[in-house]
Parts: sequence; structure tokens; C-alpha cells
Amino acid sequence: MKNTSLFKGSLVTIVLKLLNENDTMYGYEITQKVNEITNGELQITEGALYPSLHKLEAMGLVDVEFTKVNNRTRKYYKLTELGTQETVLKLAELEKYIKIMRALVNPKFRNLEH
Amino acid sequence: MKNTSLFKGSLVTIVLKLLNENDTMYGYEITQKVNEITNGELQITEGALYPSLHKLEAMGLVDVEFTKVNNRTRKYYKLTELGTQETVLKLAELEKYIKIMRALVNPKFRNLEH
DNA sequence: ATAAATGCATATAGTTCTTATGTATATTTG
DNA sequence: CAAATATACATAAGAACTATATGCATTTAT
Repeated sequence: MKNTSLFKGSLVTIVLKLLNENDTMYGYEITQKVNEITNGELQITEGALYPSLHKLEAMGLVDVEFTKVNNRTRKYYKLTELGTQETVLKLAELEKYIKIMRALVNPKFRNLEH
Repeated sequence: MKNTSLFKGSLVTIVLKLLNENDTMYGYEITQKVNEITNGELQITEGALYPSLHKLEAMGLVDVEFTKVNNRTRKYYKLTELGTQETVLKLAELEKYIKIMRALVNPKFRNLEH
């Protein structure tokens, strides 16, 4: 397997955050951006990304616009207002996840109050 | 759903770490311990835990011993040498996961060198 | 006595991802 | 200039992991 199973469930958080930061992005661009930021340590596969983007669209979290660049089609995604709200929630969930996991694996962090 | 999808793939790491810390534990005890440490914020369901424990056993990461307490059966799990090694790997993977996710969601942490 | 807690287990289904495959154009390399 | 690589989209089949539901049995609390 390419990525560890810990990344299962993290894709949506990653995509939403990148869209939030870059305003508009297309699928292939997202895979490259993740590659760049993580120094190639995390690979977003197309088989995971495209279905995920379609789902975000169906949920109304992103809007879509097609553009033609060099006779090749690009599908640009952009967060909706709902998508922006969801991004905030997902980022908070990530922080909570990290806090809980730290408490579980490191007794020093076992007091979750801070 | 009870827990966020981010916890998908984290169960084995949690179980291995708790076994590493407590020497021997039984299934029900693990669910309670997680509940206690996380102040009830993470619920380990039995439908997830028991198959996972059986898999760890099949992989040779844990040894099993049955005990009778108050006429009720307990199945105690204990890390093997291989299981201890795997625990170290899983904990390292978690730290790496956190580092990568922080870089992705927080531009401040985008220099992965430290 | 009845409910809740303790303790194990499995089966079905849902979600998420991997792997494989397909199509098409543009660019780089030998 | 032919072949490989990069760009850009997409889906289908199956694996992996978990949630939900259910079942059995005993003990403790109400």
C-alpha cells in the first residue's frame, strides 16, 4: 500500500483546505500541490480524488466551471459558502483528532483540558 | 456516525499502544480505557474491536490467554516481540501523519524539515 | 424482578481508498 | 521524429476499515 491507513478519511479535509486557500483549483492541480507540500510523502491517487470531488459537488460544497487550456479541458472547483463552513468544521475535527490521539499514545498529554 | 471519519485506520495504533503500556488487557477493558482517557470523546465499538484483535492475533502481533473471573471468561491479549516492534512503527507513522497533515492545513508548518 | 453492566462474538452493510483501466492531448527525450 | 512522459479527465472492481445490529451468557445495581 502506498499511504498508511491513517490517511483514510483525511482526503476531504485536505481538499477543502486547499480549495479554501487557493480559491479555485482543478483535480490534477490538487494532486500536484499535495505532492509538492509533502515532498512526495503523500500521493493523492486519481481513483480516490475524482469520486471525492464529485461527491463534494453533489453535496453542494463546491461549484464547478470548465475551462479550455491548450485545447485540453480543465474542471475548476471552488468552495461554496456551505463548503467554506464545512472546511472550518473539518479543520476543527482534525485538531480534535490530533489531540485525542496524542492523549491515547502519550500519557504526558492525557489531560485533555489544554 | 459516532466518530469522525478521521479515526478510520487508527484503531490498530490505539490498541497496540495500550497493550504496550499495560502489558495485558482484555477487549472490554480496552473499550473502557479509551473511554476514560478521551473523556468519552472516542467510542471503540465492539464490532470494530474484536475482529481487529483477532486479526492482530492471526498476524502474530499478540498472544492470547483465557482467564475465568467470577465465572465469566476474559480473553487477555499481550504483545509479542513482533507486536512490540510493530507498535514502534505505528507510533512513528502517527507522528508522520500528524506532521504531514499539519503541513497541509497550516502554511506555517509547510517546511517539513523540522 | 428488571435493567444495566460486563464480556465475548459475528454478520451485513456503508464508507473510503487502491488498483487497474480507459480516453485524449501536449511536451519532452533519445 | 518516434516514443515516453506529463497533463487532464473519468469509472469499475475490489480491498480495507468501521458502524450498526444482533446474539449469548453472567453479574451487579435498582
